[in-house]
Amino acid sequence: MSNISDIIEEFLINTLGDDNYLDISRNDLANYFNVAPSQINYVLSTRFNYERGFMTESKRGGGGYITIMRTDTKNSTWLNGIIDRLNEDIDYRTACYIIGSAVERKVLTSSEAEIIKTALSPNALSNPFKLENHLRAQILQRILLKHNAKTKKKE
Amino acid sequence: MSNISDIIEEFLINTLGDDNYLDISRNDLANYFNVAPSQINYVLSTRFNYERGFMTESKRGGGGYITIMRTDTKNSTWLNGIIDRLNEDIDYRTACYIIGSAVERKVLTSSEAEIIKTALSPNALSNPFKLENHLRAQILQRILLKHNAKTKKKE
DNA sequence: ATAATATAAAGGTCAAAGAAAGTCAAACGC
DNA sequence: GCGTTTGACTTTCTTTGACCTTTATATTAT
Repeated sequence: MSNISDIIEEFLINTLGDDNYLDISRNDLANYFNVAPSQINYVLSTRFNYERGFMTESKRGGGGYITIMRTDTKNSTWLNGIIDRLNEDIDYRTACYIIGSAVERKVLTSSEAEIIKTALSPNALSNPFKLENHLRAQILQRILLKHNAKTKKKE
Repeated sequence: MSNISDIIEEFLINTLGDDNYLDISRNDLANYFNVAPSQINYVLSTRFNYERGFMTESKRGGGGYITIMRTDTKNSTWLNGIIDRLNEDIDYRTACYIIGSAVERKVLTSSEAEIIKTALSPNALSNPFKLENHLRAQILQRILLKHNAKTKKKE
């Protein structure tokens, strides 16, 4: 018969129902199905990945959880194409072009687009060999600086 | 979900209401929620800190108390402080707190905030030793995926 | 009455323990 | 051999507890 990963997948799909989100506890789920907790990660990464129209987020520590989200883009073949394409690297100019198209198609507002372009700019992503936290600070700093400049102009 | 720190945070925010300050007794609060008194300090330092737009003061000894205050700075002052602070590295949790405060202060819309959180998430920034273009693709992919998921959810 | 001292009543600090989830490679099974 | 399952180890966030400092008040000595 089918393996336990398939059963867990089915269970999660059923629990999701028509919703776009689902919060679960990895440990509870593993317990319920009597499997190693890391098996849940296996199910998530093989079944609830972007190819299948899902993504996940999580938080560790006391009160931790995993969120499964639907990202299915059946109604937008354009977006699907873009997302697939992003399995390969792209340069900044191409990214900007994509973001511009997304604005034209009303997938993003122009202010959202600006933020994303900032996050992806060569400046924001320079020094890729630094630690994750440093990179993050750098990106957020640039986003806030630019956003601040923009708001200040308006005021 | 539902760790006690979040619950205490919510309680304090509610008790604050529209006021700019709140006096509490650490012991009473700890007692009320049945936690160690030092847990109150944990909540204060992680949730009612500068990044989130709060300050605290306290007095020991008989009749001691803790005062929680909203920092009475203009948004631009606050933002500048944050930007300065970002000369040092930050972790994802702190970044989320900052972004959350920016939304409260109407510096960012919640959809912009979501995009930024996505760009800064551990998933988006994993593998910091990859090339710049790869990292960028990874970030944009996640932003688009999540933005799409969000648009699809009904409110 | 005043100064000195003790006691109690707060809050502070920090590190260890606990409670999740993540990673990765080895073992397993068809 | 490939997808699955497990388990040891790691990382992140929370919770607790033992010990410390500060302040107010009560007691005692001069």
